[in-house]
Amino acid sequence: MNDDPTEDPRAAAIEQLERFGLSAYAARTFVALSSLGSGTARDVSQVSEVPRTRVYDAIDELHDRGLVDVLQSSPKQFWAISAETASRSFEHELQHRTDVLRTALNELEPAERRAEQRGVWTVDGRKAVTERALEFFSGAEEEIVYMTVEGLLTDDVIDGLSEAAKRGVSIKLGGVSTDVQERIQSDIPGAEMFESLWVWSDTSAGRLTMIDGRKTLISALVNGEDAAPSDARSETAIWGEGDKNSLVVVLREIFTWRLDAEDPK
Amino acid sequence: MNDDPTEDPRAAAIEQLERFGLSAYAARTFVALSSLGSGTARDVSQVSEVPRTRVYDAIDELHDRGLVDVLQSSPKQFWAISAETASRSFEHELQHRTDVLRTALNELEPAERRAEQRGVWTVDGRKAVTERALEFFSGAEEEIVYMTVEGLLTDDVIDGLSEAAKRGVSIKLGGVSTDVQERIQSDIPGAEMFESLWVWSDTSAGRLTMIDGRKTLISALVNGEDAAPSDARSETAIWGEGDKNSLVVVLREIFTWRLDAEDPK
DNA sequence: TGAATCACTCACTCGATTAATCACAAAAAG
DNA sequence: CTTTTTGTGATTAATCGAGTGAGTGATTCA
Repeated sequence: MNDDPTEDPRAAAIEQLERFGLSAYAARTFVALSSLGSGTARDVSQVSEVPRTRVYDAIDELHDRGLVDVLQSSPKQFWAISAETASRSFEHELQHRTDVLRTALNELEPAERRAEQRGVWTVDGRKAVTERALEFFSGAEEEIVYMTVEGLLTDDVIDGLSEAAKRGVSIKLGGVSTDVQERIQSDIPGAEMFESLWVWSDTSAGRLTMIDGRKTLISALVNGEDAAPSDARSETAIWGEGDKNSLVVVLREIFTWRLDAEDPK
Repeated sequence: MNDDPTEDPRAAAIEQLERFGLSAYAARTFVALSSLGSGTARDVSQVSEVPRTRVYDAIDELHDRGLVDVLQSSPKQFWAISAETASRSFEHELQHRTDVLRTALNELEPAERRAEQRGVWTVDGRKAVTERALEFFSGAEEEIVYMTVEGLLTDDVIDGLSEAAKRGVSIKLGGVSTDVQERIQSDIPGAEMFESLWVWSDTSAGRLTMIDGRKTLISALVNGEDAAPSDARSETAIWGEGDKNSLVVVLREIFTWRLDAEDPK
C-alpha cells in the first residue's frame, strides 16, 4: 500500500480510486486526465498506459460518475473535474454510504449484547486494541484503571479517559513517567496516578486496563510474523467481561491488592 | 442497489460492506454475527448461508480488520463489534483515504487548468450537473445569471449563490415563482429577479446559467433510456467556456439583449 | 478525388480472483 | 470406543476484468 501521497501521487491516487470502486482502467484514466487537464483518448493512453481502445469504456464509467465531461467532436476530448471537486464528490458518497451501513447495522443489532462472558477474547492490531479500550471506557460507570507503557498513551486514549472522567468516573493511571504526568493532570483533572505494579519496562509489555472491576483487557507488543526487527511492533490483546470471568477475577485480585497497599483508605 | 437500509437491513449492510472492500463471505459473516451478537462457526453458517468451512477464512479477514474478536476454545466463538463502533471504524478509514486521494490529486493537478475552451462539453445526471453549476458559481467574480425550473433550485444551489453573493457577485435569478421569491430574497439579499425569457414551463426545460459572460451551462430534463414514464427524470447538460466559445457567444447575445430590455439602465 | 491515416466500436481471449465443494485429521460428545 | 462435530487444507468452478485484435467510419493530406 502507498500511504504517502506526496511520494508517488500517481500510484496513491490510482490505488484509492480503485478501492473506491473504479476499474483499473478508469482509475488510471482519471489520474491521467487530472494531470493533463483535458485531452484526447490518445493523450490519455500515452500517459496512463491504458490501451487506447479501452480509454472509451473508462471514460464512460467516469462520465456516469460525473467525474469526466466529454466534448463530442472528432477526436473526442475529455475533461476531468478538479481535484477538489472530485474529492468532495467521493467524500459525500462515502459519507452517505457509511450512514446507510450504520442504520442498517443498528437495525439488525440485537437489543441486548452479551451480559456475561465466559472465556477470553483476542484482538490483534494496535488500532483494533485501542478501539476496544475506548469502547470499554465509554461503558465505564465508576472506575477505570489504566496501566500502560509510554507509547500507548496516545491522544485518543487520553480523550477517552477525559470523557469518562467528565461523567464522574474515577481514573487511576499507572506507568506514566513523571514528566508526562503534568500534562495528564491538566487533561484529566481527577486522574490519580500510581507507580507501575511491576517491572513494566519489560520489552513486550503493552497495556492493562480494568473497568468497574468487571471488564479487563491486557495486551503485549509483538513483532509480526515477518521477523523484521524494526520498531514496527504490533499489539495483541485479550479481554474478558463479567464478574465471574476468569481473567477478570485474577486481575481484580491483583489490582485491588496493590492499589489498596499503595493507597490505604 | 438497496438504498433504504430500513427496508432490508441485511441486504443493505452486506452490500455496503462488500463495496467497502470485504469479500462476500466476510460481509455476510459480519452481518450474521452482528445480529447474533456472538456465536460459533455453525451458528454463523446457518443464518448467513455461508458454507461452514469458509466461515473461518471470513472470520480471519474480519479479525484482521478488527471487526471481530475470537474466543480460542472448541468450538471457537466469534464476537462482532458493535454497530456504532464498526461504523465509526469505516468512517475513519474512509475519511483518511479520501484525504490521501485529495492530496494526491492536488499534487498532480497542473497549475493552470483550461483558460479558453472551444466546443461544448456534456455532463449527465442531476448530481453531476448541479456539481458543475456550483463549481462555476464558486469561480464567479462579477455576475451570475441563473434561470431554472422550480425543481432545480435546490438548497445547495441557493447556498452556492448566496456564497457568491457574499463575495460581491451580483445575482440575477429567473424562472422563480412569486411565492418562492420571498424566501430567496432573505437567503440571497442582493438577488435580482427577472421573468422567464421564454415559455420556460416547457416540459423538458432544465436550467441555464451564465457566469461573468464567459461561462455558460444549459440543461434539459430527459427520461432515461428505460422509458419509464415516472417522474424519475434525469438531467443532461452542455457547457462552454471562454469569450469566443460558440455557446457562450450565443447565450450572451440572448441574455444581454433580454436583460437590457427588461432592466434598462 | 483518392489514398492513407486515425478514431472509435465491438467481439473475443486469457488470466486472476473468489466463491463453492470436497476430503481429511483432530477433537468432543455420548 | 464409536460417532458426531470442528477446524484445516486442497481442489474445482465460475465470474470478472484486463488486454488484444478486427473491422468500420471519419478525417486528413497528397
